[in-house]
Amino acid sequence: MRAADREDSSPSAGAPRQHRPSDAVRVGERHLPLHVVVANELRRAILAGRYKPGERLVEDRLAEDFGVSRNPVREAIRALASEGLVEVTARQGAMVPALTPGHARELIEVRAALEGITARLAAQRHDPQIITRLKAILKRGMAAVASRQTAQLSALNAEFHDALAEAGSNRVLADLMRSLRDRTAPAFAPMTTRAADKTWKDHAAILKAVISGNEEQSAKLAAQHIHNVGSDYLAAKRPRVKRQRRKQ
Amino acid sequence: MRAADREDSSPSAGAPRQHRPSDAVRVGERHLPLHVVVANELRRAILAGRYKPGERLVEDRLAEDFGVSRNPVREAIRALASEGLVEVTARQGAMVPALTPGHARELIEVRAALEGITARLAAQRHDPQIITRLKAILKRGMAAVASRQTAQLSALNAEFHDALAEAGSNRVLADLMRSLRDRTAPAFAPMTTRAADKTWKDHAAILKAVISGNEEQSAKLAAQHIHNVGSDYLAAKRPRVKRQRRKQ
DNA sequence: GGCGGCGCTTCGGTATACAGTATGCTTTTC
DNA sequence: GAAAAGCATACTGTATACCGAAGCGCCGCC
Repeated sequence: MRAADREDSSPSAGAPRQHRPSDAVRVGERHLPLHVVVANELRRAILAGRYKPGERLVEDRLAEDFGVSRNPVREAIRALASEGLVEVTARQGAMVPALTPGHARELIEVRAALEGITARLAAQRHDPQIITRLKAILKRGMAAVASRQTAQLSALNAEFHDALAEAGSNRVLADLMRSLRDRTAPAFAPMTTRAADKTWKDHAAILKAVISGNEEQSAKLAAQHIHNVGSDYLAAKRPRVKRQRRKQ
Repeated sequence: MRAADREDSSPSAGAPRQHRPSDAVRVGERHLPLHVVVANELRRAILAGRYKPGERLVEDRLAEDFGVSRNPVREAIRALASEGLVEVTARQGAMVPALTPGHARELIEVRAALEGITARLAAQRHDPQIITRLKAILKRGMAAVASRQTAQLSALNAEFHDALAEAGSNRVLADLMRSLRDRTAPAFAPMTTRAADKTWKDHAAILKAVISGNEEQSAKLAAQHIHNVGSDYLAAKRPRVKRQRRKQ
């Protein structure tokens, strides 16, 4: 999916024209095709866990739920499939894929590398405006950790990484990163307070390196951050044979 | 698009079943959905340059050309759009995007990083079977360069990078790489004999590093290779102000 | 009680229709 | 004669209806 299709894309992007009342609502640009709306809604639902892994996404049912015809639903499903958020099998339909350890490992490997170059680019470009924003997000994240508001942390984490991607000012990279972040969301979302604390300390270190313009350090810390969180997730998933009898 | 949707994916991937005559045609597994076929055909056409940048992809016309209805065409277009091979604007339809220097720079930046970790992984995993294949491809590439058969070089280049991706044994990474390779194809395809020579010398060096298991060196060489070819492309595109009056 | 058949569900695809929107051409107006 | 308005046309977005094929599960039969 193109980045411009996301609902949260800036509405004030266009160049200002002359002789145009400033309060004119540029409605023509706003309304998105239904398949995009459906895709966004579905994505949100899947990321929020409202569709569990393994759950089937039946076109007819979704069409009815959303109050649209099957066509936009199909296109939405295809779009999410190409993002890796749903898995469609020919003539069997779509379902939410489970994140297997092997797949998670692959995703994390790639994401770590990309997060690394993102941080490197951010350090290189060194945009003061975005750095200010990053600082603000960091502050809010730290506060959320301190006050144990784990509910917000997922969103704040996404915000931080998004801003970092923007700082890298590489559209291709930012798009890829967002897709990878979505797909690894289960691995990065549910965490202990300890883990959340670690995450935001990592973020702070990354930002510090970016601010100081240390490209090498930024890249290393960002990549390491992803590897760390990923390893924790994988470790938590792995059966601990010493402590617990294996079942099944 | 999922890797499994490509026509060239191994047809013998599924586990063999018992009690099945060996000559039975498993038509159920074989026939791909039309939208996938159309997408593959379209991709091939675009990469082969049969659709020029800026050319519009009108659904009705394509549907007629392929002898299918509009639905599969739309789905194919959407799939290619999410690969970045076509660009669709709401209510305006799809067209083949031109590769702008800025965009090329972004793609190359990302691709270099990913090619780097691919090579690193290949060096790490060190699969002798794939290394044998890489050697064979390298040999054919060198021969093609020596005998000035530039026509084959594009395909051989794709083959080399594909095999390298397979050696990395990371499906997510391989999929991303293929998509990026497709999108940067214009930058990597038309080259002088000199450039082709350089490319395959790079390949040889990368393979040597991979064989020796030197991860750091492999990653560095692979990333550098992409940057080199990319820079050449960008330099060729940039107007040479000293030699030539700027137009427009 | 296992197995084969049968029907239901769902997907993939076709055809058709129509409203909304973009675009290019033409005409009008000053 | 150029800008504005009007108009025709081309396409997209969406809905609807329908068909065939493939999977899935139940049920009854041996």
